Amino acid sequence: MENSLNDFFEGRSRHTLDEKGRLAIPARFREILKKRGDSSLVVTNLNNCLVAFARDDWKEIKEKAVNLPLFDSAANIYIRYFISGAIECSLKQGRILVPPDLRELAGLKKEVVLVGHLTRFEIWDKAKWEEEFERAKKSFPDISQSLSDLGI
Amino acid sequence: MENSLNDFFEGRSRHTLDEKGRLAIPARFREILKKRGDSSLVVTNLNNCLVAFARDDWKEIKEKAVNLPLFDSAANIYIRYFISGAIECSLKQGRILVPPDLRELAGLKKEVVLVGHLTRFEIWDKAKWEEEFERAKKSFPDISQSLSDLGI
DNA sequence: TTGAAAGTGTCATAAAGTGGTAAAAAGTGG
DNA sequence: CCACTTTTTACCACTTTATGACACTTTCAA
Repeated sequence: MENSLNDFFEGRSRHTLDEKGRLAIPARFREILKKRGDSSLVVTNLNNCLVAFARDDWKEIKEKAVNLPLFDSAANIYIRYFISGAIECSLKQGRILVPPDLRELAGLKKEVVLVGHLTRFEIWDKAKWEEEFERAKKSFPDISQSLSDLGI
Repeated sequence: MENSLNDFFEGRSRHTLDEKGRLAIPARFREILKKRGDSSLVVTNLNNCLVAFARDDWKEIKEKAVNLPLFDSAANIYIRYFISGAIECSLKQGRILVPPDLRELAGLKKEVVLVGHLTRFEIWDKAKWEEEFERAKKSFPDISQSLSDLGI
């Protein structure tokens, strides 16, 4: 399935996490989600935040991970850290329920920021996001070489 | 689609942001926008201001960003800082709604200046724009070498 | 100086997001 | 296997935000 260039998670949104761990997904992300397959998100942990993929996109990541060698150390680290956290969160009335352990890992309090990364989006605690944003802003001038190496 | 040399965002305009965050786009920019594709702008944050692109122009930037490696640090900085802010703002009655987080990042108050950068335009808070303009004015004499390196 | 176009502000309606309660489901311990 | 506790879900009401319609004001050009 090929997505058009417009079917991406874009922009940032602020939301509140209620005491039950429910998180509203912004309407424009829900649209994208539909276009990208169905309405289920797969959420896992990343450095100081969570990442959410459309289910079909996650499938591709999973497929690659399936065939990794059993005893390769990097492969095992990758699976333990990144793959194993993944859990499918289906949308109920425009919201997902973020499981407690993921909430804890990402340090999610009440205020949360969703950050569009095109093929996926990140879920940040607001305070942590602000730190991270500042960090990114500061180092932005220093990464021009790396970016040009990446073709940008 | 090749744009003629006249299809550029040119000149500066002053506008007011209303309490809902709506911003009028000057008629001549709207013309350009039509010529450059359709009537949707993509707005994102830059250092102390916002930048707006015609949707098709933004698409090119996006295309490159889509295929960046998932775990590359420079790539993530780039996406978090620059790409993730980008949100499509469609024109409603000649105005766009600037999302709250972008408004905050650029420190937009009531008075706003739009600054044509040919292929795009910048959105500045008036006070910040005036500072920046002075800064540019002062350092203008010092950049001649850099300019000639750039072929100007 | 007058008319048309552009820009601004206000109000009404619609849509999106939030919070609470109650029922259902899942998990836990005897 | 049953009873109890906790978590999840559905439903609904409320609040906030976005949109559309429209009128008023300003600007620019004839």
